[in-house]
Amino acid sequence: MPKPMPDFDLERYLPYRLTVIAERLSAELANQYKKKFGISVPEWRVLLNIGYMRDLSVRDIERRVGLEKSKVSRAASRLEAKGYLTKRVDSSDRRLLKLEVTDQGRELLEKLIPLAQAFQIELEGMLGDHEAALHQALDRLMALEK
Amino acid sequence: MPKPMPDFDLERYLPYRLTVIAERLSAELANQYKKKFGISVPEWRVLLNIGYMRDLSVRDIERRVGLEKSKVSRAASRLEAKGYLTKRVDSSDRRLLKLEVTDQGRELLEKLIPLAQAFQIELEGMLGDHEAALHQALDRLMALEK
DNA sequence: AGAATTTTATTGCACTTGCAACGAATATCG
DNA sequence: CGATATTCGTTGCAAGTGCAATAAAATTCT
Repeated sequence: MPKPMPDFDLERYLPYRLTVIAERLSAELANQYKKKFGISVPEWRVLLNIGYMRDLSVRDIERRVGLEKSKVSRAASRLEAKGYLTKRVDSSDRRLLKLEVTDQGRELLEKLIPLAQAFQIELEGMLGDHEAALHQALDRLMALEK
Repeated sequence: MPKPMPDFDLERYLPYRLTVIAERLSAELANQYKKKFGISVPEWRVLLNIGYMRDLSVRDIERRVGLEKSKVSRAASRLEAKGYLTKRVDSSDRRLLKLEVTDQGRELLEKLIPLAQAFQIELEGMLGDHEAALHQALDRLMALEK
């Protein structure tokens, strides 16, 4: 007989399950963003953050959004090349690069955000009263020691 | 005053939140797998599947695991090069490639699975009685129309 | 103050990824 | 049966990624 293998239920394996669902949800919007506006997911995250918070540096975004600094740096450069943000060296700490959204960037955000909100509402509709429980469970998982 | 922007709460935005958590959970084990055994996440998923199911083709795995076929194909080739699986052309449909785990592949799985199980148990401990609610909520989200 | 350490952002490089194109095998249709 | 369409797996290519190395600036320490 074949070697005994330990039981393993991939369908219930949390890292796998969360990854699959996250990919599905992200792919949904990411494709729209890419096709319609030429914006990738890292770019969207950076743009959103500088749209809502002032004087963010690359490092700030890395911390806030959980995006690797090289990813932030390149996303910022692409956004700059497209005219959606500007870089300005911080005068009090010249290592820091303050990222500032341009008017053009704001206009783009005003198109992107309603799409994201509509999607969120759709998801909340699917969850119904499970939403609160989901967020509670996710809070627990976020406590994982890095 | 600045232009009015629609409110948007990134912290509660589900595609974002799930992605961040999924990345954190996966990174945890993925690093161990990579460093200790030289196995990437796609390779681990393919290996696990052929370890538990017989006569799987590339397409079967693509469907089961939600991995793109080129990703499956390359992961399978890498696993083959390392001696963890073999490819065999299906005799009744010669387009299909049946993937079969080798003894060496089973030995590797016997090392990898306990790590995954221990991690799952740790996560379940963090979740406590929130676990059932989490799976229910994820079930809802899986119903998203592709 | 000066030397050593730390922090910040970028970049080089090897590797991975996604997507389209492709060839081979099979299925479908007239 | 023969032509067309579909399915399966691989591969080419451009783009993205992670990580280590780097340069510049600031901080710490003696």
